[in-house]
Amino acid sequence: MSWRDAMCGELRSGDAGRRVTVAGWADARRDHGGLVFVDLRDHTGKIQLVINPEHSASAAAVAHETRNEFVLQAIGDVVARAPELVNPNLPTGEIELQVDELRILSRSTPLPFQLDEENVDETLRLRYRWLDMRTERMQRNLRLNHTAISAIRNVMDERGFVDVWTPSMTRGTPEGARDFLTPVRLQPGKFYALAQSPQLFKQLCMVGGIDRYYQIATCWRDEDLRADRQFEFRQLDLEMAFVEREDVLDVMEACVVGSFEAAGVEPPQRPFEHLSYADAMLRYGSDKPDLRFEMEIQDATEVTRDSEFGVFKNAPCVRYIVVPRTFSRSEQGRLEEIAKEWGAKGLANLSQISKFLSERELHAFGVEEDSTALFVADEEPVVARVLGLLRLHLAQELGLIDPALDVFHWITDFPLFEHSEEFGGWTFMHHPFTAAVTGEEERIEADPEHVLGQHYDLIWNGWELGSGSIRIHAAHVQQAVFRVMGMGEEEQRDKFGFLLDALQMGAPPHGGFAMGIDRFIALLAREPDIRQVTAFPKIASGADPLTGAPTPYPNEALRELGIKLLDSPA
RNA sequence: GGGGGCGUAGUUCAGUUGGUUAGAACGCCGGCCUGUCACGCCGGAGGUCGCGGGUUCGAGUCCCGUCGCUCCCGCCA
Repeated sequence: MSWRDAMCGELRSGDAGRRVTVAGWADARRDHGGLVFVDLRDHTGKIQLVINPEHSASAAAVAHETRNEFVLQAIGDVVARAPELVNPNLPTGEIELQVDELRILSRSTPLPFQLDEENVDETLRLRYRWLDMRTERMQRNLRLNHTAISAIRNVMDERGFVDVWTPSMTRGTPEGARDFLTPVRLQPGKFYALAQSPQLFKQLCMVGGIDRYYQIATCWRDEDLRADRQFEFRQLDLEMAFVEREDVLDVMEACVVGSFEAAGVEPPQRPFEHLSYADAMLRYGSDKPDLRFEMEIQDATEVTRDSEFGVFKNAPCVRYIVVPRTFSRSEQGRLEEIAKEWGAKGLANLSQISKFLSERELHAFGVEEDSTALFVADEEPVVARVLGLLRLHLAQELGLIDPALDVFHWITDFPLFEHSEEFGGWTFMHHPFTAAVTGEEERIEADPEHVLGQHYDLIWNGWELGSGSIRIHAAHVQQAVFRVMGMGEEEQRDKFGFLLDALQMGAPPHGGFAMGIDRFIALLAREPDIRQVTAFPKIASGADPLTGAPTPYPNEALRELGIKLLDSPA
């Protein structure tokens, strides 16, 4: 005997007359004393069970005993409802199940929260995730995960990509994000790092002739958790040999469009637009700008160079945004406060400083009646960052973003290096394996500040979905990059000897991409964070409310690993 | 490391300028009910107002500390 031979939500009027066995959860019970109705739910939907004591006294007895979320099995006939009894709000509303036999397969205590309540505290939902998963929202999201990843695997298959498994336990990445460490019992005092990405392994696959590699790879990074960040996450990781940038972008766009189509969502237009890093920083103050609205940043540095207004005159960079409304004095004060929290020295409102400005300046800014120009004057990076954040903040606050829009674009032409405030020298912008723009290799060491890399980021509505690059495939070029970063010959050999060896043994030109799958699916599901599309996520403190992990370990276990805690936890 | 928000029945929330016995809805328990569909009606149980301290005649409410959750900045090759 099988537990069921029909799914609750799939029965229709055409099934009338069928005798079926269904099983699922009691979603609601309406007990009329004699007649009892039970909505039975499985992941396909709900069907109304009718239990009539005149039809089956035993089923009625069981029905009276039934409570919410009991697991039930019902056997009976699908019958058409009389016209006046049809429920137009239910796909199965034209029929119901006349129950002969009703069995309780499993009971349930009252639930810690109601499944139809939409604003349940998230930690509570995660503590009882198995209940939360029964909701339509979580069912939809987890199934969308599967749908999107299947679509991506189809694109990969069609294009000849090979799924190669790479190790999770690997050598630590110098710099970059913080590593999760795994002590090794057989080698006390030494650690594996959990992979931050399969980056080097996939490049080695190219040297190994795999030609088209991909993987839905789990990656680990020990940084603070956010709406779009968990300790562990998955990326669509791919690498291709003998390709140019456009080949990689084409594959990625196909994955995006394929996922949209599989999910039944109108896909974005291809090809996606390109925006240079320099333009993005200048016009939007961000390397992942949200392009669903305008409000571009304007540069005033030239105009204000000889300003009478000291703040402008003395600043290396002056820029502003024009907001399509006016602000009260207190609103203006609040905005300035926010700007200061982000690192600005102040936030100038044109209408308040206009008396200090020349005709020429006022003319150049030419702001319309019901608008406000907000200025930041400071070092260029501060100005860009603060105005970029302010632009986003105001757009959200003033409702300037059309939630129906989906804007995808590429950011390109990143500098290869950026100045590191931490180390005082040069550090890579993307990762140290990114190739310079063709013909610029000579300048890597000669002029590191101005070398552009063949690096590209994919942005969706202001979320960085992922990034990729054409890689360095010559050892001597790779070594030049390492030298710019201040890495001597010995350190290079120690940390990246295997890579340098590989690059000297017939490494083909290659490039690839890594896209955060969880971010992608969260956006595709219209969810505000990746926890909503992750089966068992962790909370912001880094804990798992379901299992209670992480937990302390007894000293004996630690001793075996060669580990001694500094302070014994109280 | 820094800044903002939140914490009151099982859940979601309300709680006035500090003032009697802290409320509502849903859920839960009991009773009635043969066409409901988030069934309805009647009754009931359920609270250390996160925790600790302080101010006060009196604190859910004000102050300090602490814990938890959350968003953001830093950080995230």
